[in-house]
Amino acid sequence: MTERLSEQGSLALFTDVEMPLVPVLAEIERNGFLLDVEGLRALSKELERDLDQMIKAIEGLAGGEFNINSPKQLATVLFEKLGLKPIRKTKTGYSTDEDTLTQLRHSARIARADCELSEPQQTQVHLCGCVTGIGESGDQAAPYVAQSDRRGDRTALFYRSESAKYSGEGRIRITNQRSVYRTGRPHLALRRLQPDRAAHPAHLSQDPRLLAVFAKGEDIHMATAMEIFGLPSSQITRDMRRVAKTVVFGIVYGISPFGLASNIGVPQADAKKYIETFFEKFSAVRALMDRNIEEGKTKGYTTTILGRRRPIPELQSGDPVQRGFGERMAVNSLIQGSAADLIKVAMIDVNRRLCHELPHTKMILQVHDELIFEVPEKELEEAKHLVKTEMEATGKKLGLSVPLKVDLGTGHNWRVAHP
DNA sequence: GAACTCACG
DNA sequence: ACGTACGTGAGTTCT
Repeated sequence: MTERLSEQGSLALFTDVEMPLVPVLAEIERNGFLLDVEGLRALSKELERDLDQMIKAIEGLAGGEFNINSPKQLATVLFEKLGLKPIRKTKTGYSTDEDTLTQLRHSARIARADCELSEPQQTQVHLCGCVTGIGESGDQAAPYVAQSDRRGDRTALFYRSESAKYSGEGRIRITNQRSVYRTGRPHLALRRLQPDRAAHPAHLSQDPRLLAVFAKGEDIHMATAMEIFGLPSSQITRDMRRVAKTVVFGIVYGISPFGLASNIGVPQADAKKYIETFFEKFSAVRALMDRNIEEGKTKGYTTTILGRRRPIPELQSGDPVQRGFGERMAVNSLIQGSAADLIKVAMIDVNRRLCHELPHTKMILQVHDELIFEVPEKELEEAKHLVKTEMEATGKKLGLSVPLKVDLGTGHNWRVAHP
């Protein structure tokens, strides 16, 4: 199918990996996974109680009942009834998102209370299942299943599979921090590709500094922090590492000094400096981005590492704003789409070997850059070895200039297993 | 169904 | 002067 489309000069929206991926996805759906229903129910109750209390407190400060889930009503309370100063507007009124509330919290108790409310409310037990097929719109990654919430101490995790939805037999498995070790339960193992998917940008850009970092197996965010701040590793704080991480991600999304500043909470001038320094130190990354954008403008689409195309008509727009969007989309598609290519190849290869060698080990989830398996306790060591070997081989197979590394976590629930 | 807000990567 | 980080799915409210 791919070939015919290509021959027609049409768009190769799919690469050769998508078709062989389909049976793997089908198997994941069939496998389903277990869910600690009782644990989640208990957690849900507890959160509901806390939520109730917080709402009461907020309504006390507001001087009356209102629906805090309604941005419109919240805006009325904050900006009209209480006379707070709006931070920014949305299409239809004043924004009441988390960022706004955070800014308001310094001047108003109600905003403070409302900020605190965000946490438990969003960790309510809502079982978000989001198994989709392969990107129906043809653009890049197409997540298969993913949604969890790792904020706060009481993080609950929500995973659901399509098959479980239909089987109605509780073949869903979960994981929250309350589920205790239970013998006889399948072991859960996670594998995570190169931290933060920065390996293929290094490969694609051939940036000497980035390549060196990966060749030595160093911590990518530590390395960029050292370059950005011009300090030795001994002087890099956790916070600096975090900032560096945001800078790197922001850059591949086409962030502006304005955006970076508001994201990490530093003056715009500092943000500008971080971005500039990054491009000075890793100039090949800039060149890669420029190349990608130029190519996109000429061809009307961008291409991932395996040749998956995404049309971006905005690149040819006369409107500078539209063009800017197009440019960010182009760069982002290259990076995210290539990461998706890698994980798909890994899924196919790992699954093939599991079928033959360890049929009791089941792939149960893919979460962008990680794969999750249920493994019988007695074959855990074998499974770990197989998955690690096979995933790391993916990089070599695709000719990446940097060795791919995977992190591992194991445990009887997601929280414990997650690195 | 649009708009907003949130979660994850 | 302008807007200002990509892309995915989901829940809730309101039109």
